[in-house]
Amino acid sequence: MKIADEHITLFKSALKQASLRITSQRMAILEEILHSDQHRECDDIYSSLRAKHVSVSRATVYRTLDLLEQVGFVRKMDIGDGRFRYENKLKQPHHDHIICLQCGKIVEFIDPHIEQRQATISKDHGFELLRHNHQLFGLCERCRDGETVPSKGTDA
Amino acid sequence: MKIADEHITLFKSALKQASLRITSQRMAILEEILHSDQHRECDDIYSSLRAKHVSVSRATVYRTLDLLEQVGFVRKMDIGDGRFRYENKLKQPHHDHIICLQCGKIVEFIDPHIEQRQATISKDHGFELLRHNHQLFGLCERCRDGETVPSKGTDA
DNA sequence: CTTTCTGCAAATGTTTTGCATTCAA
DNA sequence: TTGAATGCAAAACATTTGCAGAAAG
Repeated sequence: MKIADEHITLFKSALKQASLRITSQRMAILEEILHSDQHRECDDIYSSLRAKHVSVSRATVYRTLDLLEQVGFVRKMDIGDGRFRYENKLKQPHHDHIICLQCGKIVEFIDPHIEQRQATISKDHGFELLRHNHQLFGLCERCRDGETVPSKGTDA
Repeated sequence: MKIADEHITLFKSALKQASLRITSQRMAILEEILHSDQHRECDDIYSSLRAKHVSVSRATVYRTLDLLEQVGFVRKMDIGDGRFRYENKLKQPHHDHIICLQCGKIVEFIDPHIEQRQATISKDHGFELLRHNHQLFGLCERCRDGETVPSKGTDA
């Protein structure tokens, strides 16, 4: 059994447990997220599904992504350009992001030192740390070498 | 001569150098930023000025804040709740933020270890680091102790 | 005087929402 | 059958923009 199938089963259980209905739209949106390693935006998912002739609306994509976030299947991230990105949270441990300001490429990183410092800093300031947002913005190797053209990928 | 006055003079010079005009609105918005240590949002600045009977529009506040950011007097920050915050950049060195999810309180921090790690991580991934965004979200001491009531301060 | 700036109102762009219709259970 | 989910179009909301009139230099 593939890992994605397990996640589909898990999601169905979660829906049942919450007395929510298993609809074709919800399952299609889930699969779209599961079968992509990207950081997807709503409109992107919406277009993908429409291209596959899945009958769905933007409203439903938003509602389902929120639902997926609530059950912990998806991480909703704000890279500061006015559009939320959603990524599969199940298959990856916690990480932060490096974002190319020119081509929009997103690379993931995790640094135990930083995680540790965050905990210490919060405590020192009397805060109970619940979550964090850490993004590095810059130019990736290809963009620095002029191999790319400025894109609308992100202008965060 | 007060430090704020120096900044006012500096801003006037910057305007002249760029062939931009010294208007009452621009000066009022600058002073509003200079005389506050807070992280202000546009509407907040707009309301403050109107309360002081300064004739200004939201459009001008936005335009001037962008201008102040361009000349390096102000830092524009996105804490993820859909409204930009602006803070006086002249009087403070670089720092990041800890934000209380309940009362919206914002505390500043700077950590050399983290700054160092960010540089290393970027380099390791072939990125030229240009800027970063680092925010810790949690509950401040007072909110943890139940001394406050949930506010609309920020729901980032 | 000339050119920039301002204020207004309209536009923008993403996300949310009300409501009638459709559909899962 | 019936309450929940969907799709549509309208609303929301912060921010931006076009343009005519105001004002700086």
